[in-house]
Amino acid sequence: MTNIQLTQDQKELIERMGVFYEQHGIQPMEGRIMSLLIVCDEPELTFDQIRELLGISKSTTSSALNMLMLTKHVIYRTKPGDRKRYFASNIVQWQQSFTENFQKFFEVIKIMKEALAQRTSETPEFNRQMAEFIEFIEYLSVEFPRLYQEWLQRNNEKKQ
Amino acid sequence: MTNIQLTQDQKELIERMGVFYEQHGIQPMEGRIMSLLIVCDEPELTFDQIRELLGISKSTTSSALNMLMLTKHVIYRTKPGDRKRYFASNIVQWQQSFTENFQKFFEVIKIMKEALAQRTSETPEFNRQMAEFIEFIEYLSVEFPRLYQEWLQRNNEKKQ
DNA sequence: CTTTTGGTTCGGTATTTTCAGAACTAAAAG
DNA sequence: CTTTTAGTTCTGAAAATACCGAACCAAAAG
Repeated sequence: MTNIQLTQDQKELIERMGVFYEQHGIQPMEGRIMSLLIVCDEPELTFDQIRELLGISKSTTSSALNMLMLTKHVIYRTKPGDRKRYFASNIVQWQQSFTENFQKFFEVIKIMKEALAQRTSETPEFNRQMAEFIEFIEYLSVEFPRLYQEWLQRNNEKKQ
Repeated sequence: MTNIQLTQDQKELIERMGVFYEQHGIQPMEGRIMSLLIVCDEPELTFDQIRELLGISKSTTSSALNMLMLTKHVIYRTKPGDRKRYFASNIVQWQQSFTENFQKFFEVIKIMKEALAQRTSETPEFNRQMAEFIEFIEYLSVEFPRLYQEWLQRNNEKKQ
């Protein structure tokens, strides 16, 4: 039995954030767990605290947490002499996983190139536009990581 | 009855691209239609050609095409003295819709700021990391459109 | 060895999503 | 006015998904 309680405001915010995540392709319960870990005053929660605060079953908690760890949205740490895991939102590493996601997205060019290669040469305008799009994505896949590096540097300077 | 035929290779490519789209949150059939419009030698297809080439019903074709037009993934034009609509992939505008999607994503900061504002001040490290993440997204939402503008300009210069 | 803790795995149900088919419609053609 | 064309809308079935509860398991505590 956890002694943590959520205020009405927190509960509402969790639902609203959950909807946002859902609209971006994340499962409802996974979205709620992520939101909980950001909204809740405690920066870390155990399996059972999550389960009780959201009022869900162990199986749902288990599979959602495992998926969230697979997708790097959630991390956990352990404490000496304590068998429980303490789960936390991975905002710390979000910048990185954010850029990793971009990289993954840029894979679209592979299939696009394949499609372009097998196209008839009788539609030059269409093919030119496809080539241009491929170039754009390639441009981004170079420029975007640079943007990230610049931000890192700028942020480091600020700290000193 | 359409006289267009797809090769085995084209069919396979359509399925593979379809899966890719599906993994990025697009409905299976919508993904297949988009792929078809890119893979097929004809840069434009009619309602009925799409329906026949994919072997799907009119209702499915109708709702999928309407959704794809709503999301700006597909456009159509008409021809004088012809009641049919000729559908095409909107790769021309993809660069733009791509960047528009980014803008929409950046809305995450609104909810994040709200969540940060209501947090306890007793977790300074956690709050600092959240603030840093928000700053990062704000940085991107400024820098990314600039990147896009630069590409547009570079591309225009190349054409002249 | 037995019990408790901190989960995982399995099987089933309820909900949601995806699609087909039939009935419908508005505009053009005959 | 009737028929054809080019779709749209509605209903329902099938498939996929999300979730629960119960059984299970491995490590630690008693």
